Amino acid sequence: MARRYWLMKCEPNAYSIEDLARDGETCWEGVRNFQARNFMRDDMRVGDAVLFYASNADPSGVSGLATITKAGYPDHFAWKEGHKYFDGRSTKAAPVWFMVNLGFVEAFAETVPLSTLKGVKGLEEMKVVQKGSRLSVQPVAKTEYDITVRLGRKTKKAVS
DNA sequence: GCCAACGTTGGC
DNA sequence: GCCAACGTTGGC
Repeated sequence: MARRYWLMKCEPNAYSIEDLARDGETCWEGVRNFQARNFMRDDMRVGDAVLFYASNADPSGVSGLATITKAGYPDHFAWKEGHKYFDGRSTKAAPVWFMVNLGFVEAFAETVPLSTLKGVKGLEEMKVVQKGSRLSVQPVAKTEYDITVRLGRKTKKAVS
């Protein structure tokens, strides 16, 4: 299976690309949406490339790159009673929720804002630019990934 | 902080 | 299995 490409959202107050740069690797717990779960559980493979997206940010947009370092496995936070991510429907015998691990790859010097992505040729079909797109884990086409990476590195060059 | 868009739940 | 109500996401 060829390498796949993804976009994963997170609010920077919760976890940012800088946090990932510091940690090197993190587990992506707390996804409680079935579509997003299915992607993590069924389709993500070690080595897949990830656009790290900062939501509810100023500006919101792609802030860097990551890679999958561990494929889908049960989200054990769902089993922790009293935990924010606890969900009694999920058991060790039949886990409902899954997570992956993300490894740090690169932080863009500046976030590529959503408003920029919306105006770029070739990204018209990208899920994140569609109106009302709330899915926190989305597949991304290779061409969309490549275009976004180029935009992110352009900002880096402009700064240096 | 507002609110539109969406996913999920639950009554029937 | 429909659909209204509700809660959440996330841009602005």
